[in-house]
Amino acid sequence: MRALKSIREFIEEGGKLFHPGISLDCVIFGFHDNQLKVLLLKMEHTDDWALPGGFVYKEEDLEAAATRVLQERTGINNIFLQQFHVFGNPSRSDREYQSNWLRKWNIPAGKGSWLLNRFVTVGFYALVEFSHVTPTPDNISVASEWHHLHNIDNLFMDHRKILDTALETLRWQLNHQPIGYNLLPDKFTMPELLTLYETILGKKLDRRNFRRRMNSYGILRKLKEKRKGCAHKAPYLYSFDLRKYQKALQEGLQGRW
Amino acid sequence: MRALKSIREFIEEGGKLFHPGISLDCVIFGFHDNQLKVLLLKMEHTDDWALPGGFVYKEEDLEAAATRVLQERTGINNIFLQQFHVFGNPSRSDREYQSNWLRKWNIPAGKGSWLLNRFVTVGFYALVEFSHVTPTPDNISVASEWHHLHNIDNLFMDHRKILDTALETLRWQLNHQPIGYNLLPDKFTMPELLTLYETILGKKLDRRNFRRRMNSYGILRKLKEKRKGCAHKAPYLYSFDLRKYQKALQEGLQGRW
DNA sequence: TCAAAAGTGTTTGTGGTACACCCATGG
DNA sequence: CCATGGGTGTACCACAAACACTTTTGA
Repeated sequence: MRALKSIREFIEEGGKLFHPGISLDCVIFGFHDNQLKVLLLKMEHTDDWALPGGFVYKEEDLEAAATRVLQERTGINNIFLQQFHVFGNPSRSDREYQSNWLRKWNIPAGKGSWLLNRFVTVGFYALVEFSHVTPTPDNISVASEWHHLHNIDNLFMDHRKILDTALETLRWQLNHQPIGYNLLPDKFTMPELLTLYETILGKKLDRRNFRRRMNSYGILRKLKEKRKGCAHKAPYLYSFDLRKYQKALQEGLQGRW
Repeated sequence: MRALKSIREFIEEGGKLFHPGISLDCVIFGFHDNQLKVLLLKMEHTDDWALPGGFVYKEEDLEAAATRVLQERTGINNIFLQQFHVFGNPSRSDREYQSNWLRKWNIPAGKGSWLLNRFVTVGFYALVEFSHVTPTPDNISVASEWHHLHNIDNLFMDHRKILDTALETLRWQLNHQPIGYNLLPDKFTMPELLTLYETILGKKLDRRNFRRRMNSYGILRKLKEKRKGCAHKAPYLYSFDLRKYQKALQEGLQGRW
């Protein structure tokens, strides 16, 4: 498996190197400033933004391809990553855009024609710790930035739908698996965890009942330190008990919010 | 979109007609004789059985392709059908088998070569009413039969894994969405519904608590008739309240077993 | 010293679990 | 008339929801 250096090489050689007809798109969630963020790539010559995506090499595992894309766009290796849906509508591809794009690069008709085909795309969603990410655009985009979840416009093709489906899946997961390890720093406070949940769910929760529920899962370790510097009473710091966290991930939590 | 009549045509023209690199496989669940069944196709010249599968036409929607395959293999139109996972391991394809198979049909190297490629397959699972199904083999298999879920051997390639994953998903769904409308006849008894649940979950449930729980969902209509002919006390018949059933399908049930 | 946020505790009601009991039917 | 399975009801306990109170901090 070789790296593709230039755009031109990507376009001209892609047809030989990639598994045909399939792409993948990643919805990368991060949490910062008490807000849920999504990593998006700015496309050239338009106001459109796109989800980080990519193709699968001919002998590459699908999940490995997603991991690779995530690594390239964020710099992070061990990422929580999960496929959630396949988008296989034939009209999802924007072939006019694609052919314009090829024209712009003066690619001979034959070479880049693989890009003109319809693609079935597999949607993945990832949870990452905001501060560990180095947003990096790919070779066909001009910028990579975090966007506030509720402030996203002009998404490319059907990426709006992919994003919405990912969010739905994330909310679903909240009821059945522990969430937080991948989104929060190593040490965090109970109110911060609460805010994370409230942000994902889009509604207020009772902080006291939330605390009890969280504790009952047995995946938290209360530390002796407190968060300093903030106004008002200093909250205790917590960390996840990774052994129990992993176990809960596999077995599921059961419960509802 | 045209029908492919013969195997030869399928092999020789498939490369032009189908979306490349993608296939789909269906796990079709039925319920009969108080047992959970899966529809399998017998392959030629081996003891192997395979999940009903197929390919996606170039301009065909993915879900539509799955619906089409289901229709062809069962004769049923309105089927509960849901994608549950993409299997994208490059080593999942059995290329030796495939090339032997091509040799057997004396297909010139070029024509059938699309079949020698790796395929990423999308797994769908379906719930069907057993008695409505007419098992029909496809043009590359010799028989189509229902198999008892716990009595399945010799599955082709990674179809064992696909089946297991489907069952896992079905059990998962049981906790969050109503099940039964697609698996049971229009009129059924509470003990029958109970047995269905027990079969899927693989464990015994308390019939009295089960009844209460089911009633609390509000998706059942108790009829005035009773099932006759069986020994012992005659049980009441029920049917699903479709409006409320559909609503519960969308909104989810919440709860655990 | 006061507002705002964090930590701890209490009450109440719903619903899950584990049962006991009666009813109907065929042998 | 009795074994077997179907239908109805109840006691108990856990847990979730709603809410009150105390503690700590910075301005």
